[in-house]
Parts: sequence; structure tokens; C-alpha cells
Amino acid sequence: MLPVPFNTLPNTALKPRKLGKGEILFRQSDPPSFLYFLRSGHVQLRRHTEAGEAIIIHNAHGGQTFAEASLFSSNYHCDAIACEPSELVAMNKIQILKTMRQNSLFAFALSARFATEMQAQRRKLELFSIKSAPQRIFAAIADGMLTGSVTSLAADIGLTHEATYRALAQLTRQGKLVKTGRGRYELAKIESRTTG
Amino acid sequence: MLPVPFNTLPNTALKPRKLGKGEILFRQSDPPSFLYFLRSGHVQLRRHTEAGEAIIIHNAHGGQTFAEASLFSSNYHCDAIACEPSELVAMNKIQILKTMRQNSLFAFALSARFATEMQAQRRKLELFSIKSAPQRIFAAIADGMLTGSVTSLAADIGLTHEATYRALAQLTRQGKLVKTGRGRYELAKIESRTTG
DNA sequence: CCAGATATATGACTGAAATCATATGGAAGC
DNA sequence: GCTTCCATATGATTTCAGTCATATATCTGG
Repeated sequence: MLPVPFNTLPNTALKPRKLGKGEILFRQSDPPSFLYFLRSGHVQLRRHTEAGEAIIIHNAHGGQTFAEASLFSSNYHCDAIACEPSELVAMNKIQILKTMRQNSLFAFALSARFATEMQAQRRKLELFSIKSAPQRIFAAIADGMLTGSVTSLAADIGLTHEATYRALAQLTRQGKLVKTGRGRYELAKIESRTTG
Repeated sequence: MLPVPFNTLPNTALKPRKLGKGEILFRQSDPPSFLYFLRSGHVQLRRHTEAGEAIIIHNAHGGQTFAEASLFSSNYHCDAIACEPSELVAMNKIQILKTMRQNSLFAFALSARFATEMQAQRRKLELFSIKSAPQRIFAAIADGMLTGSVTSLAADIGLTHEATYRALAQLTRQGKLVKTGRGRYELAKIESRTTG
């Protein structure tokens, strides 16, 4: 199912797509007709410098939407390439704009979605600006980001899994985290101070 | 002047505020009545763990808006504290919501603002996920982020100014950038390959 | 049940950015 | 014009995350 409020769009506005590894979803020069929900896989948004160097704008993963700004723009600002086999839903821009005009609740919910996303991204950006691995991991766990595996957390917060495991061990020794199981850590409720 | 579309709000929706260093703008427990435009200064949004550790959610600087998500929420999710003397404009949440309902152009422009902001943040997040200083700086310059001083760029992209100057020198030696003046660098138009 | 794959965990070593230090060029204020 | 302050720039040292290696635990599929 699509995330709110896209789940209320008529089926005529939606078009499923499948991409193989390396396939191009759209190019910078294409007129932007769709925004996308990525069911599964990995799509990369890229720009290129005049000298031909690729600049990665965004990495979209399963469950995420992307190219939202194309709603309000007459150009895509980047190319979109599937880095893995990917399943998507293309959502028609014109029909979304029409729905926004006709259905103020939809427009409202879309704004809410954008605002919430902005907030989450600001938090994540602040997380990435923490240089120290232990501090970054502590903040990530405080943000409730350790839901799956430690490995996936590590990838999510821009650290190697080795650095992550080490920092988790250190934070546990320091009493800032408690290890509740293999690969499971929680915030310590009461700050304890131990060297280590 | 306020950024689009807040500049179209009636004056009754706006309330200027000044905060001294360390003053609290709002607390997590406060009902969210305003979103804010920060004219100048530095406001930090923070949460606290049960053990009392502060988690920085966002650093707002001059020219930015923050607490947008409060429009759609019944709670602030963090405390807001001025880290420097700051001038703000508090924008009334109720009146903004009312304007959104009554003026679809305003609602549309607000969505557009949010979507653009999301896009910019995703780009910046991708920038921060580049570990190598030279590569990060190259991407930042390709994104047109070197408008002011090198020092402010360095702070903006999460590197020390020393690392930034060194990387700029290296990229220039490699022919990927051209130095157009003291503290001024641009992308080289044609990729040249030199060791260094 | 067994084999292979993946996640967890940690040790050793390396490399790159942070830190600390120093020097110079410009801009701003007196 | 002179002083002060900040940005630019680079050298020396340290620190810490990355990389490479190894071992074990758990999960998955045949």
C-alpha cells in the first residue's frame, strides 16, 4: 500500500514499474511527469558536472518516495538509475496537482507528510554531523533507530559495522547503553559514569 | 522580508521576538502555537534522554524557518534554545492553517516550499555521507555551495576549515578545481588528470 | 541434520581528518 | 596610517574510524 496520502489517489493516477539493475527511470532532461514510490530496491538520483563527474543527490530505498519536488518544477534536476532490481509506483504529477486543488484534505495531508519528512531529515542531518562514532550511535539509539540489525543501523548512520559494534561495546561499558540481547541495545535509564 | 509564501500572511499572524543567548523559545511540553522564521542568530532544537543527555535535533541559522512540523502536531517534539542573541518572527499556527484552507495558492506554495526544502536536505545528507574530505568538498562546490567564505563552507559541510583548505589545494593541484582568487574556487570545465 | 550465508563481535594495522601551531593577506575600525 | 581581527593557507602531531582479518552465533535452505 502507498503511504498517506498517496493511498487515496485514484488508480488511474498510478502506474507500476519494474526496473532491472542499471536501468534508467528518468533523465535530467525529461519533463517531470511522475513522482515515485519505491516499493523495493534501490534507486539513485545523480547529477553530472560539466567535466562528467557524477554527483549523487539521493539514495532512495524501499518504502520511500522521491522526486516530490518535480510536482512544482518544470524539470527533473537529476537522473534516476536503479542500482538494484526495483519495483516502483509512478504517481502522475498532473493528477496529484489536480487532487490537491480539488481535495483540500489531500493537499493538507501532503503538506503534513512533507513537513514530517523535513523534520526527520533535519534530525538525520544533525546525526551525520556528529563525528564521534560512539556519540553518533548514542544519538541514533536515542532516536529509536536500532530496530533491525546492527549492520543495517551502521549503514543507515554512515558508519562501518565494525566501528558500530565497537562503539556499542564501549557505550555499554560506560553504562550509557544496556545490552538486552545479541545485537540489541537500549538507552540506560540512569546515567552511570564509568571509565572505558 | 519573510520567505515565500509566509510573506503573504497578514501582519496579525506575525509576532517579532528577540532572544538573548541561552533564552528558551519553547519547550517540548508547550502546546505548539507558532512556527518560526529566524532572521538572525542561532537557535538549537534539542531533546533529552531519560538519563538527561541532550540530543541535538537541529541547528537553525539566520534566514531559515523551523518547527514547521508543529503545524500538524499537537506537541513540540523538542526544546528550542537560542545559542546566540537571535531575532525571530513567530508565525501563528492557527492563522497559517486557516490561510491554507482559505487560499489554495498559499497552501500550494507552502507545499512547494516544503518539497524544495526536502530536496535540498536530501542532497545535503548525501553530501555528509561522503567520508573523503576532497570528494565532499568537490560535491559541495558542484552544488554551488561556495558562495561566502571557505570557513563558512567548511562549517556548513561538517569539516574543519584546515581540512577544507587542504582539500581545495589538492583538488586544484589535480585540476578538478580552478582557483579564481583568494578563497575562490570553481569547477574545472574539462577534467584533467594529474597526480597530486 | 548439515552446509552455506549472514550477523555479531573483536583484534591489529593504516590512513585520513582533527587538532594544535604558525604565518600571511585583507578588511574594518580608530 | 596603524592596529586589530578574521580569513586564508600550510606544517606537525594525534586520534580515531576505516580496513583487513578472524572467530563465533544464528538463520536459511536443501
